[in-house]
Amino acid sequence: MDGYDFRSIEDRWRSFWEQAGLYRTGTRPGAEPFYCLDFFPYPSGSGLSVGHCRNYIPTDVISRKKRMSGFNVLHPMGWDAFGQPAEEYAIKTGVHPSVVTAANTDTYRRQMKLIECSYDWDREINSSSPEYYRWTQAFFLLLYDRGLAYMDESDQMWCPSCRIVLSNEESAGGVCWRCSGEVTRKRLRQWFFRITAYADRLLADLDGLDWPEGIKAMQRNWIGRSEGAEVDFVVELPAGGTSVLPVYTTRLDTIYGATFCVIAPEHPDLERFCTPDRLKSVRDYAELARSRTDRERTLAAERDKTGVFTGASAVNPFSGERIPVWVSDYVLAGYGTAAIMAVPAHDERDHAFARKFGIPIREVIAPGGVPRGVEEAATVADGMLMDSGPFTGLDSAAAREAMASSAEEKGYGRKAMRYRIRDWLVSRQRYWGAPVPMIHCPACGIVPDRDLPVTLPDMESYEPDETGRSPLARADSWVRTKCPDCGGDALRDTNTMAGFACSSWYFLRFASPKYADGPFDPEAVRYWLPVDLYVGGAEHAVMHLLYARFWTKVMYDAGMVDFQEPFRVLLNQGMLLGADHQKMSKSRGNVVTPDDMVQKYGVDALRLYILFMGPFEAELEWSEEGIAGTYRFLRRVWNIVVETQAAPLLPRDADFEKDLKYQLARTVRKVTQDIDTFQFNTGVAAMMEFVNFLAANREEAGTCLQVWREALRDLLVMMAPMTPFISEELGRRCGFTTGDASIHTMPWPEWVESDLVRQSVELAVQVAGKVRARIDVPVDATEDEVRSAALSLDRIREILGGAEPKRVLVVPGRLVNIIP
RNA sequence: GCCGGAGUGGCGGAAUGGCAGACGCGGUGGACUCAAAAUCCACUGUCCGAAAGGGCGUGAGGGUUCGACUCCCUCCUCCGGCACCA
Repeated sequence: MDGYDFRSIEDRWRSFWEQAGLYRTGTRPGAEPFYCLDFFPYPSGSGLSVGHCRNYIPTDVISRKKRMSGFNVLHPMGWDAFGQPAEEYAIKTGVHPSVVTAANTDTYRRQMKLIECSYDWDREINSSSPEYYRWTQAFFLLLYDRGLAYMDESDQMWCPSCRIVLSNEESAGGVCWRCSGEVTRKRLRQWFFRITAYADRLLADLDGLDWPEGIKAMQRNWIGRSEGAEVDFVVELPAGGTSVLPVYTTRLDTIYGATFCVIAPEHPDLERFCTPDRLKSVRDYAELARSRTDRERTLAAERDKTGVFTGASAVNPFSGERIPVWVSDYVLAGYGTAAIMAVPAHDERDHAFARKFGIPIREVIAPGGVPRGVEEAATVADGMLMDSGPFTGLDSAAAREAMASSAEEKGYGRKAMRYRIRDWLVSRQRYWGAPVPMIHCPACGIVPDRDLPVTLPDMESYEPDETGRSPLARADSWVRTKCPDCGGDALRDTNTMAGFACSSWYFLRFASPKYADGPFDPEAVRYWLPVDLYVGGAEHAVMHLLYARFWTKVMYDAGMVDFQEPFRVLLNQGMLLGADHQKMSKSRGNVVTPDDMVQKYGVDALRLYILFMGPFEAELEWSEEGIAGTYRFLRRVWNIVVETQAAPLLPRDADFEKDLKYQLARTVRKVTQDIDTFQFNTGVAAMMEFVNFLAANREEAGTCLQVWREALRDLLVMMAPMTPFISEELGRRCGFTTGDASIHTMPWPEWVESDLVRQSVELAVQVAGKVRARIDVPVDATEDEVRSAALSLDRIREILGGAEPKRVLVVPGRLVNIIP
């Protein structure tokens, strides 16, 4: 007998499956569709590590099992190929980014084929090809035509080390999502997508999604809906006259406690509010605030609030009181009205500011009717209003309603709702992206270029510059063009789109990747979409996943698709750490590649270990002893199958046959359920238990060879999605498949319910909740029979010492608990 | 601070109201071998005990229950995310 030689098996079956077209997208008429999608990978230069396998292998197992269960499966792969690393490399070496990208995608594809991911490679797409990005550009125009794309000049997040503007999502926490460097501001004219117009729908529709709670929570938090009121304070201008200063608050109930107002250093009315004697210090302060990074501002202000009095006063419309207007960087320019009423008694930040600058603190809320004192710290809780004019005595919630209505009536305020989310800054001053298909005409203004694709010109150098000008601006002959409207001389927009634009619709392209009359064939999309299962890392929680939801809703509104949410079920694989408990990285030298592992243990052992090592969503550490273990398991399977599949016949053993059927049925049930629920680790454990059972009873194989062979067949079929090579090879050796047939097209096994019925069952007998004995009883024994059987056990009689038990609980099929 | 998730043997983990530690790794002993590797068999939470058996045990404390890793309350720790959003 020959042993388990994974190399020769891999060689043999790879080409066989390739020729058979095993992984082609399902086309069986009448079959249910199943669209199983991995996050769109950016093909980096370092290739795949075993960490990536935690994404691709589980979705591959699901896809394979769905095919075996009769579904038409769409399981595609493609490349999010525009992006910075290839461009940086091009800047350094002069090699065109497309060349670098092609090399990287070749590596990814080779490695994915190496671990035998069952992608339909005929549907491969690449977001940097003109056949793809012409449609990305078409979507830009769709957004533009629907009033959802606009240009605006303002202070934008700027990463000095990447030399690129960032969206709010990409600069969360004041840190660049790609390089983790601190973000500064730069005043630039940029393209935006009006995602804020969809904030309410993006929030509301989260409720219906089968997504991890954490991801939904992050999106809710990011969208950040808040309900409050806008109130107009009137500022007396030093130059004479007045100006309205609207402030946004969620705590209108505290307005009688407002003792000052604060405006952001970037507030447009800042200098108008200043008295001449204050102007210089206010200017200096605003200048200082602007020069610091957001992170510096935040960190500094957490320690110590800063600010300057403007010299102006504002009138509180509720009390008629005049209060000072300050400027401070703890008020953000981009949120609300960039101005607040400050209530130091009931807001921690205002409290800190008031204490520092000696501003009065006036208590107006008494939680539970009891004033808590506000000298030392703010009282943030709701409560009963005090010293609040006609509203005194009301509860906070009621007061907010009453005060908003009253303000509305009198015309100096209104209920208001705010979202934290900002519009999506989508233009980038980079070469390697989809050009914004717009033309700037001196006569007609900004005009869409509908002659798509607007292709990237070839260039000598790709260097961006510090001013935030795109390298495309230097492609003179490309930039100079004619206005599509008036035919006069005009200039192309030199911005490209952020990579997240490309990945906001790619899942639609896979339905009909070669379709030339539009971004997708509507019929194919109707059949395949929305995505049934979407799997990738949690790092895209509020970037890609939010943008893609936004685009989908726009397409829905445009009548292009009939669904509002693109991804029905979302799962995040856990991170895979190195054996040293650190994140795998080149610099730490702890990266493990699939190539090395396949070389040492084979594809099947790698796949099985990835599935077995722990729960799918858990963060886990790589262990080479672990993969050695799954390799040993496969060798055990090999040996037991090869040795017993044609065992010499022995006299029939009906008891064993029944037991074998029982073990098989419970394994099939467990493995089926565990794969369906993404609990691969326990599914593999169940297969291991079953193999242990077979190994322990290998001498019995001949007593019921037919059933034994059925058990081997079902085992191999169940293993097939996880370990495709050994399953195919052993299936062939056993004669379960012949000729052109493959184990991968065999139907998924079903368990026989009646095989799970046993004649007797072992119960634990507890006394006061502690197990003291075990007892075998017939499954159909009545409670009374079980009770008396348990009580008549010697061991139990001994413990009870002749006393009558107070109570006896029988839990059928489980245990007996005797309370003495 | 807020939101989300998690705390179980030497290690990865299993069990979602019913026999805690499945399965795997590691370890110990044995078989095979001249020897080693590989393989196979047995044992492997902890304490007491020669054994039978018993005590303790799922981050801590309380509660509900005949019975709690599982449900409820309070707290601690770790991981991830957000964080002056008024």
